[in-house]
Amino acid sequence: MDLDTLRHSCSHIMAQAVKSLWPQVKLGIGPAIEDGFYYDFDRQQPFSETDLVNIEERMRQIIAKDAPFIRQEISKSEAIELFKQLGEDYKIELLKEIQDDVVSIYKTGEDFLDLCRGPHVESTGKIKAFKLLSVAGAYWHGIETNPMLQRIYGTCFATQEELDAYLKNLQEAKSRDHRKLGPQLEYFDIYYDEAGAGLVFYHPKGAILRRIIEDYEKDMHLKRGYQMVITPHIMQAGLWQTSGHYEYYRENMYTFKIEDKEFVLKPMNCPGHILIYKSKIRSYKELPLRLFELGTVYRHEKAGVLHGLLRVRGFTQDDAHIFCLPQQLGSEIKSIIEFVFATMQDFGFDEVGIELSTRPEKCIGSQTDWQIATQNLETALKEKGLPYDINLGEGAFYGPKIDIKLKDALKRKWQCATIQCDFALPKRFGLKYIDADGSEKQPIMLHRVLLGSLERFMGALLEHYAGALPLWLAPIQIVLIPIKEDFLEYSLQVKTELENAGFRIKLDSRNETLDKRIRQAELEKIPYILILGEREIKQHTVAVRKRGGGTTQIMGIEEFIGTAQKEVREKSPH
RNA sequence: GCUGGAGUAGCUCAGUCGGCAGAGCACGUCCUUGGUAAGGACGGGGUCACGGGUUCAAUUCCCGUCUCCAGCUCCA
Repeated sequence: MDLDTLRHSCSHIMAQAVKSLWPQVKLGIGPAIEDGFYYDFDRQQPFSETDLVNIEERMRQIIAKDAPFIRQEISKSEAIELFKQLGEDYKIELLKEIQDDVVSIYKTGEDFLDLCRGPHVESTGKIKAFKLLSVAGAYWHGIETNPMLQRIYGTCFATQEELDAYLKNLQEAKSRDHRKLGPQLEYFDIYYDEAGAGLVFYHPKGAILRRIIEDYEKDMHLKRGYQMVITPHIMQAGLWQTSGHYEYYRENMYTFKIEDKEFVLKPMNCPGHILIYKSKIRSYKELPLRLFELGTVYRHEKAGVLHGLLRVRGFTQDDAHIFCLPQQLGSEIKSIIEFVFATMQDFGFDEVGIELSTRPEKCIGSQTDWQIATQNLETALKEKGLPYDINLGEGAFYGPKIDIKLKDALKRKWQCATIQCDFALPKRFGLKYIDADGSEKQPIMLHRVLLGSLERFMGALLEHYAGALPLWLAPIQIVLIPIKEDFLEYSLQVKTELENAGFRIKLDSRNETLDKRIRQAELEKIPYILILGEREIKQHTVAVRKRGGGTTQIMGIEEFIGTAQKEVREKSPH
């Protein structure tokens, strides 16, 4: 059976339950969504937890009746009259937007009717497993100036087993939440009261992870023909007026005045890279020119949109701008896509979702420019044989874009990489190159990030691995636990050997029981625990316990170093 | 920014229908020297988010502010 139909029917049953409990409530819309369904209601009082329980109970009664879903077609004017009688103002509004003269309504038994395109299951009894999950505000039609309705979210599956599995998955996602794991494992924290919301503090372990990621990126960019640049964090306002940000991005920018000069804390890296491009006359022979920067930017995001590491006010992008000839556009886009895929794979993400966003209504640039840009992006995806969804009109105002979202272990999507084609900034800044025939021409500019922001990516990593990072990324790779204080000397010797082999080591010689120190190392999610006692000293070995319990292996130190190095090498491209 | 819920020790949370603030973990000292997920004893630690108001008395009730959470809107 079609899951969407099932869920849609379930949302009708929920609406019916709500109407029967509170007849004065007005209905919005109630579609199936990716993981379930919702229905919007207009009600003065907020729905409480108890309300949800009562609604569920009423829904079960409706399902038990096994009332049929009956489709009826009536004229639009009849429908408007009908919903007027019912006092369903929002439905009337919907009806007025419908072009056709005939509309369909669905009756559930004799008790409930709703404007609906359908389809539905035959009868309410077909719903076997559902659950109401949460209630939240939502603007009517998603428009901020419209009244806010109350949206009840729920989900529904063909079988109870599938529903249970889904709920378990939700629970699992909650336990992996990077906002919990991050501070718990001492990667980062956000000091909301003291420092401010959306501003991330990397603690030592987070800083090591960040350094590993940064080193990886620098190496890879240099290998692929990018040049590293570094640009200032503050620049004068005039530059942002030229770029258009001052006009179009003002509410997100931190600005300040010193000695009558206005400065902007950079929200983007593009203008800086453009200045470097413009610093001299460029020949077509220099293109494509690829400038890369781990650029830290600050954007004043509204308080309500901030979310852990996913949405912050200060973050570092692995940002590059590629200045190229029109005929280079295709190959550049393709090589960026390859770069993205290689990077994702190295970090352990095997699945991605690709979206192509096209020209929005409000945009700059000629129709032809847009066509060329969109075509190039699309051709690149086709030539790579990659499946993608199209988001009509979702592009940036200066150009179309490809978004590559990575999927984590729980199949959740994370917006990271984006490739944007831009004709506008080259124009605004008057960028040029001298072509083969000696004439001045305008380069095309590609904006692109691979990981997006290092903050967001770190959040994705933590959740993907549930905090148990692979060996090459783990800030502490190996913990040494001497059983007794007497074995400290041997431990220090092993520590030095491992450090010389390039590992990040922690020695836990605290006066705590062995069990307790093992437990804490496991909770810290350190990949390897080496236990050192009398036996190991005598044989010059280590007792190796791999993260997650399991059996302990006695190995010579050299042997352990060999296998661990191999593990790092396999996962890390260094 | 909008709607709703919430803010008590470093963390996880009890509690006070208005009358001296509680536990476990973590931290400190001491005992314990342990072979693969929590050894024991004692101890320190709080402007009950912040600012007003009501009251003999407010952590508790009321108002405002900040922040978080679930969404909406927006986005790397």
